[in-house]
Amino acid sequence: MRAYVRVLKQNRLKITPRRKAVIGIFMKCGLNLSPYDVYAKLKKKLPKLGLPTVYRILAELKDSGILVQSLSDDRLLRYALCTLPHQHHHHFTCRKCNRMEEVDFCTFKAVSRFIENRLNAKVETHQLQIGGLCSKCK
Amino acid sequence: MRAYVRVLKQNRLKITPRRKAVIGIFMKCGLNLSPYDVYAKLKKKLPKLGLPTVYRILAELKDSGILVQSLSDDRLLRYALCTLPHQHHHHFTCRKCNRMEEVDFCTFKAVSRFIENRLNAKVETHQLQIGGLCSKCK
DNA sequence: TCGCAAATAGAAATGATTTCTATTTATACC
DNA sequence: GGTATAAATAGAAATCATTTCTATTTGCGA
Repeated sequence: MRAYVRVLKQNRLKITPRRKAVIGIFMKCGLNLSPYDVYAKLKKKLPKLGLPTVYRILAELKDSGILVQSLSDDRLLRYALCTLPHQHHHHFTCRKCNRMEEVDFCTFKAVSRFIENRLNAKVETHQLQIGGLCSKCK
Repeated sequence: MRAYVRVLKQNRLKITPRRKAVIGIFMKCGLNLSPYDVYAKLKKKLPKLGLPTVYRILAELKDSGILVQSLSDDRLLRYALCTLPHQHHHHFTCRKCNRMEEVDFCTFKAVSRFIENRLNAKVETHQLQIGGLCSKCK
């Protein structure tokens, strides 16, 4: 949490109970969560919390690099803690428990070369979504 | 178009002017399109066309394997023609003109082995989104 | 050609996300 | 520690993509 507070300060964001609570939920869960998931988990402790506040905080934390946004089949907003913020990596998501784990191994260079040759295109970005069952759910 | 009509019949879908028009738009464009994109392109020729009809037809064509659904950063529904329906492949999307091209080359096996060893997880699915500039937009 | 199930239009509902405004709060400065 | 101020928040309301519903129309098998 100490490190995240530092990042908030670097980004000129005030250290509010809401922001710390949102980060805390992600630290505790290790899952990728929708805004409503976060809202529901915090509602007991913070009964006056509003859903728009959750949306805004999640966007700020993403802009600060604390969270990453993940694309999912349901096309809802989803976020997860990012512990490798400055390193290229991908994410594995468990389809059962929604746990998200980082994968710092990538073979995309060969694909990129293939595309640039075959299609005569310029490859700039790639995102890989990996799904399956985590060690606990297997 | 002949081939697509056959697929519609195989799936017990009637050959209606709307369905043929939707397929025609994708054949002409080679882009990935949102339901509203399709609606806007057809509205001149078919002034009585309704947006819910477009949504339904797109879902049917996807279920028949004629279209693929693609995840995009804006989290809107997007579809594109799929010309390799029974073969594992990925898609390259141009960020400028939105053209979508198929890439039948994949190096995911190594990543999958890495994850199964490192995380002790079972990998079931993967989706790769590749962005950049196509040959025309470069 | 005819009858019927499938397809469609148009209106309305749904539900995630964003915007707006008045109030509260963290913090820089004394 | 107190205070001023800009940032943060709650709650209501708006927005907008998508889906549902119902009455009408249409493709196509018999």
